[in-house]
Amino acid sequence: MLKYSRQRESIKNFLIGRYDHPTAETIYKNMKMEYPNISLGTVYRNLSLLTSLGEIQKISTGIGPDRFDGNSAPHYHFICKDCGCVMDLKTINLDHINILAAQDFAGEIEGHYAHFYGRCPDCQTRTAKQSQQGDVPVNV
Amino acid sequence: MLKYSRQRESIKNFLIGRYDHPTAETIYKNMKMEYPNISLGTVYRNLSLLTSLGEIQKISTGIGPDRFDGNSAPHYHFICKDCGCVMDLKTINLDHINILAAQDFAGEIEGHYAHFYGRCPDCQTRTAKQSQQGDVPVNV
DNA sequence: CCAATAATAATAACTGTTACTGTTTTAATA
DNA sequence: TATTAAAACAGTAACAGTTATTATTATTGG
Repeated sequence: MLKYSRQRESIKNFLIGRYDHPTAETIYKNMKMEYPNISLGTVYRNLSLLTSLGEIQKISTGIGPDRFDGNSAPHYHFICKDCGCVMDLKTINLDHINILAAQDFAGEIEGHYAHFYGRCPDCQTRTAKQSQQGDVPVNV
Repeated sequence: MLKYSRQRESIKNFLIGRYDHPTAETIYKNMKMEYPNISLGTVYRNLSLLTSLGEIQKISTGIGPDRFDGNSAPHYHFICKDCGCVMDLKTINLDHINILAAQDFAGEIEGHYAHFYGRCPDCQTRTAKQSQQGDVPVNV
């Protein structure tokens, strides 16, 4: 039986209001403002719970900590190789790749996980500027 | 400057001869047979090195430890939700999804990471048998 | 063969996450 | 409203997987 909790509601609302796919640590730090003695364990527990309820999404980038998305609608993510930021992509349907992948496979393919990588708009602009200046390394 | 090492060569050869995408721990245990005092750190270091050289592939399943594939040719993987096994899929080209994903995106999409999930042939067969027997839970 | 340096074994440290424990909050019922 | 069982909590310890450190050993160009 699921019981209401202020902390869980705040975590969910926080995520709904953000579009940068924060980590559990970031969420924890922000929750501390509202609940000064909230526990990191509480954040993790509620993130897992909300994910299994389908109210938020967990993004495993493969490098570093998992990230969380308050938008539960199906969509794909873009991860910048330079700055590590995670962005939402316009909703597209790629279900046909399940059929392609199933060729000559004896098991049952239910779905896929996918994300895209490259350079985000900001990092692309920055790199272009550096090139004009002669590829001088810059700390940004 | 890269120097030869027996351990690295053995790790690579071990991976080339396996098709089950073992974890670093499994590789370590197997290497111990040949090099009884090899260190787990050596295994991790060489796996990272071989991955960055493009001689092997690292697979991040999202749950549990990373897995490694001695086949460096581009191909996709299937992960069984039931038993956790990782299998190679027939080589297919999905580069067109990069174009689809790039719609209305201002950054630069270089590529994607994708894997498929569902039930492997063995687990599918096993589930089918259980159903015939009346869905009795079985420890296998 | 020798010197420079890359790789090693052993181990400590670190990151991200989960589990445990005693206390507090929620919510159903009296 | 008061009682009470269950769920959630804060605090903390433990854990898994991986990376870094250090002193020693192996490789390789001269």
